[in-house]
Amino acid sequence: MGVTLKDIAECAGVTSATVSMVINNKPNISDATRKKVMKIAKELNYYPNVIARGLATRKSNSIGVIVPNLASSFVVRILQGIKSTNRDIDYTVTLFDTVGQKETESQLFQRLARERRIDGAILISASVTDDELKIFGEESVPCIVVARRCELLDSVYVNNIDGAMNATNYLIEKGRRSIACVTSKKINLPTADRLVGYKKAIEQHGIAFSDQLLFEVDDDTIEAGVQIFEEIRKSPAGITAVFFPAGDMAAIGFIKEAKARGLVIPRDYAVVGFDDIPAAEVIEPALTTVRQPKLEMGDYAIGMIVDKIEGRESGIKHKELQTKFIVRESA
Amino acid sequence: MGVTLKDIAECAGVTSATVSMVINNKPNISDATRKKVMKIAKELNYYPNVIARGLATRKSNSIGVIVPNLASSFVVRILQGIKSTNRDIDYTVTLFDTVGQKETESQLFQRLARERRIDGAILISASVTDDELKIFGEESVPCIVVARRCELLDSVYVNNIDGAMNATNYLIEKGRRSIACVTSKKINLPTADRLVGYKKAIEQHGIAFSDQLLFEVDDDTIEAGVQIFEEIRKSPAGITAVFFPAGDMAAIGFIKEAKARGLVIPRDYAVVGFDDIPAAEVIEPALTTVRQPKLEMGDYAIGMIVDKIEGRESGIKHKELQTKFIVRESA
DNA sequence: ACGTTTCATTTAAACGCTCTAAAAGGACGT
DNA sequence: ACGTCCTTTTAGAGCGTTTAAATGAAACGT
Repeated sequence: MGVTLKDIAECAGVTSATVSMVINNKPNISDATRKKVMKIAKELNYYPNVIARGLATRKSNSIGVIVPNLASSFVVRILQGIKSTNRDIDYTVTLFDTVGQKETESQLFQRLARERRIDGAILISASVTDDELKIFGEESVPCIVVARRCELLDSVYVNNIDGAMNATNYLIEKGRRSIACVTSKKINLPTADRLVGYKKAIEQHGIAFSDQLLFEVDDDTIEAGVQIFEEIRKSPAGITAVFFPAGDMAAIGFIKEAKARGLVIPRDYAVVGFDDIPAAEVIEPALTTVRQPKLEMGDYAIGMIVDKIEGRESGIKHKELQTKFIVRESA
Repeated sequence: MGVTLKDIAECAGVTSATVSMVINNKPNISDATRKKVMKIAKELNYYPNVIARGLATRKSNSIGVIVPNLASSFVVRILQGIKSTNRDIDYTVTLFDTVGQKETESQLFQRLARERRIDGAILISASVTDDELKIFGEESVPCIVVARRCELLDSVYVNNIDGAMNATNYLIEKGRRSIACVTSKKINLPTADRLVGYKKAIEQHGIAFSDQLLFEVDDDTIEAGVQIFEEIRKSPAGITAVFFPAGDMAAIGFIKEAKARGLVIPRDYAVVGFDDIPAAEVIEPALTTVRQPKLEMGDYAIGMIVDKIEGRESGIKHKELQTKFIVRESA
């Protein structure tokens, strides 16, 4: 079918080993043959067969990106960061999601690694458990975890405690004392950290934490935010501000419902979200929120995994990034 | 490193050819050996090396998804459709974008095909030109294009003419006569089709088309929508409705600006977008728009490409889907 | 009993590349 | 002419599969 090394070799009157060395820019090749071979390769329009190469080098030159669910704009943005840095790198990015699959993330990873499908993986998930992560560590293929801090594996994540503290402090500075905190029922480490940051902030200001201030949403959707409004409204705690570690979508739902009930944001409730999704700019009043540096996370992740694959790094490395507090109109 | 066919073969006292046939469920294997081999494969925890297999079968078992830019939510949604159908299929999805790259889509495709990296490709792009597409057709690897109708290759697309007609008809039925149409400066086939549909609709209702009704936005962003507001405001055509074939983001920008200037939507301007992105529900008033069945497009695309790769389809196939007009509050 | 089928297994080549150890050349000094 | 050293090239094995063709064994019909 295609042109092979052998074809070029015959044409140039050398052996295919020589051609291989030329193509791969190996040393100890005379200038004369190098030029001749290159010329013929170009003439014949040669492209190396990456599969054959992979078999010989025991590499797939492919990095797996494993995500629980592609529907999340957070995940997609990180993916974008990965791709945009990936440009200069000769690794292919293969995408896997586990929603609706029979395999868990770790099973999937194990299979991909053993089938030699990938040289390394990036797992984008805030909600992997430590038990799951343990399995990742057992494979000989490296993996880096994005969006969750973790001890066992390399990771890229954001300081959620500080992010939540900044947000909460801001609300307090604006004179709000009774600040609700809305987390998610499927709680994960980042959200738990945000809750810690929130508590720390209010307690530092001498405000007592109480369970009355804590609310839980099913997930980070507009509908969930709409629903939680009623609960917060009825609360006896005299709430004047709402912080949404659960995410921006819920915060947006809350704002929508508050407006529909004739309330004014931020006069009646100051609201702060988490993530800074595109819709945060669209809602009115525009949502004040904690931005996660998603592109940057993807950027670091791909860099780290390539270093790991190519043996430039051996120990477990962690990269902690900072959030950025984005002040808009809702608080 | 890993367990190979040979290891199993030795263990079971047969040749690796036999093991291969068992693993691949080939006929003409006695039940006894089949069972024995399977048992040992499980015991040794065998996973086939897909690269070696690929070399032997001349297949990569991978489908390339080529997108100009991952930043578009439209593209991502189609990708999601691809992935969710991809579950049951033993093809890996490899992602390529061309933004900021030295290669055009067709050059990239050519290289991927010749390097044997992919067995087939899905190109998600509304703006590929016919010239570009020609090159895709020259390769022996099949490709299906999504989001643009095209004669040369298999394609999955939406009837943009009808979609735009529905939207325009609705505005006319609501009593609006002077309807602006906002297209994009980087015009592509789908947008051109939408313009055709718009014209058809107004002319069918006896409204004369005039260039005064036509506006152009730099691209589909909030800022561009904000900018175009001024132009439309100043227009002498007495515009009472605005249709945005360019996309929802521009429409949202327009609404935001109109509200900021103290106007009321839809009283002063009825506005209709195109795409139905998530933010369309967030803006207030919620955006009436033409929904494209993105998941479905991805779904068809992956099905078609697999059929093509496996030789179940030979001719050029097209799948035209219908848009859905989503009535919300902005019109 | 003998040729013919049928079924199960093996042999051996092929896929297209990489890479190491060894061979071949060339230049040089003696 | 010969050995030595250095550079360039080659031979050939190896990567882990698949697959067509060959072999062997059992079963069958006559």
